[in-house]
Amino acid sequence: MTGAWLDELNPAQREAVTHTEGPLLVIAGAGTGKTRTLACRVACLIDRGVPADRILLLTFTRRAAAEMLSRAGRLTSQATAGHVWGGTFHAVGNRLLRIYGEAIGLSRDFTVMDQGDAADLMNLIRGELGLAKTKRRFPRKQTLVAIYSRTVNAQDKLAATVQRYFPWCVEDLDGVKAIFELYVQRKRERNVFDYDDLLLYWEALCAADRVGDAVADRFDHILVDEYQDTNAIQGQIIRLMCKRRQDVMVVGDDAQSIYSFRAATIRNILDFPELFPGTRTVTLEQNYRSTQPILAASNAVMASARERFTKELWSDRASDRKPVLFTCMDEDEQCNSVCDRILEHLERGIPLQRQAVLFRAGHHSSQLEVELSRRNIPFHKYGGLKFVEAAHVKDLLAMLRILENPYDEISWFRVLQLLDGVGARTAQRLIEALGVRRDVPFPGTRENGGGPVSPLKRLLADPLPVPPAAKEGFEQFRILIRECTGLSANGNGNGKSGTAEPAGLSLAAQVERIRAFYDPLLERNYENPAIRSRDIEQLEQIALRYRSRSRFITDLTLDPPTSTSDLAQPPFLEEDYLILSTIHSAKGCEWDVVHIIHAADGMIPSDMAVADEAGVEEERRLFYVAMTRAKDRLYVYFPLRYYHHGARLSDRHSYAQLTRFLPAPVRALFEQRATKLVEAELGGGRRAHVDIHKRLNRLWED
DNA sequence: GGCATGTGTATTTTT
DNA sequence: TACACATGCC
Repeated sequence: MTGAWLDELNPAQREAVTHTEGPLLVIAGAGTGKTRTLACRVACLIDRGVPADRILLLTFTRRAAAEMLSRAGRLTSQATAGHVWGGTFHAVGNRLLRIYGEAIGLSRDFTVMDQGDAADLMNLIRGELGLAKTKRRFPRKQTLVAIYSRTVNAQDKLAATVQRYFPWCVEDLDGVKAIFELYVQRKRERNVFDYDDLLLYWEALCAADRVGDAVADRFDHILVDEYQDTNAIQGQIIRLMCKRRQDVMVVGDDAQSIYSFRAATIRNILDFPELFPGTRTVTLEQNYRSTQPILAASNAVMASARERFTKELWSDRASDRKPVLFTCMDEDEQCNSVCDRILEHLERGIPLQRQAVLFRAGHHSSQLEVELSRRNIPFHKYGGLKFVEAAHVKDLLAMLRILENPYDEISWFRVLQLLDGVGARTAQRLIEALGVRRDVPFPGTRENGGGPVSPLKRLLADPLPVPPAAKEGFEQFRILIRECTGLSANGNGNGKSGTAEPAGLSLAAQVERIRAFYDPLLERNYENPAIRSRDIEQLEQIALRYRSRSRFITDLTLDPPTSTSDLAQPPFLEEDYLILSTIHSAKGCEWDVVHIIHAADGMIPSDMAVADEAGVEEERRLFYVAMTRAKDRLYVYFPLRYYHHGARLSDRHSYAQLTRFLPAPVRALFEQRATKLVEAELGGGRRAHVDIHKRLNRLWED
């Protein structure tokens, strides 16, 4: 039953993989074969006869789950690894709530809104409460969502959260509170869940009397990856899921905890042994990824961290190549240097796909992207603006959402305003007339049994307050809805009547029909409609793979394509491309050659994080995560000066400081290089390197 | 009331 | 650069 692969594991890995029962904590340093260990354990459990669909594997991204399960599938003789429940907390919560949610009064057909939708709803409520026009500037909608989400995920008091993390909003606390109350109420009335609800209600489900046990009994084994980046609710969910049997394995590394802005807390991993008595702890310390010099530099960065689990990563991958610290004149030169290095490595046989450029914030790569395009170096960017955040994609999704859940107010609001002659005011009036707003929480029963009439039926049948200017566009819209739902103007479906599932077009046909309706609007509402139209076409392609509209919408919301090229067809994928990624999105990945750009104070650590020590410590871990992504070669770039934004013609600039995470003793573990320009500027011509570095160092000592 | 245009102002990271 | 808000025209 055990495959030969067991022999290829090191003793610590094997201990984790073959652990029989009871709680298991695996502290796995960067590159120590964590993924492999998890995949092997899944395979091992299946080989031992645990039914695959009674194994729950919680990961940070769906991609991670998919990779582990496909690896596990290759290891086990059983062909059932695909039946393992794998995915993010949010995706699994969604799935469980649709199955068991009715027991706690939830309706099965809720829609899930992403952060942008949540922000729009906050904004709507803020307007209604008249908080938009106060003397002082009220917190922006994204800030509101951030405050809300952090409070909920940390299970903390609002006042404390604002005080601590959003001090500039303290004065608006009353307004914020009022908005949140309405926000929560609105979501329930509209049968809409935000990301946080998926966790919140999952927890409620677990805590509920009968169904709680049923949910907990659903699984024999639970495995959680990246446990250092789980938050209070997620920790609580795990505890509740394990109330009947404690066969749970959590894997994590405190040195790589980088999601505290999402209320992740390291306490989950630190306190695990106390919360789960009898925990067996296994530590993985052998790094298989990086060369020894890269590891030495990374360890040195972490050595000055305030508190950490003591573990010393080691590697037997010797190399005489130290990581390189590259000083450039400015961002322009940084771009050039990066491109030069990349092409150098490419010529020496390292394909672009095995190289990555990492940075702190999404926009840090914009100038580099221009230069890469200029040089015809194809790239693929992770993090930053996503496909589904583009306005036109949201428009299309909103149309599908109202078909799915006719009480989804945000989506109505968005869709109606697309129509010619309809603005915010008219849209609101229409929403009211359609009966989208109801004061009944938890709409479990619909039209059956004398419930409210669906807004979709009203749209087709009722006289509505449509201003003359909007008449024509509105008529088109009516036709669209009629065709998609199969409802007729007198309010009856042409199949089974009175059910929530209309006898309309197939999903693909609906999307196609919507696109025909939407294309002209696209032209009117946005610039470069051609590109946007192509995106919509791609969406149509994806829709072909789905039969269920609900699945399609939810998948796009919970697991959005990371960028437009994710949607590219096979011929595109075969092409070699460079990876650009935020450090956060690079978590769990590895590349032969890694380039970290903007290693300046203010970028890493980010200006916004240095207010308190905890913030700086997290930035340190972030830098550590970035460094430990490298297998063979690591380059860190530091531009000496930054030009002040916007000034195209002005040369106003200021000198940057090298990131504080590379003090002299750590720098000694790097090979230090500078561009010719830097040498010229600092050395006044052709001086010896030593001299230049002395002068450079002077710049860095505060 | 709807919508185009202009102005001033900012808090990184993601499910 | 985007977004929130004010203004002015249809």
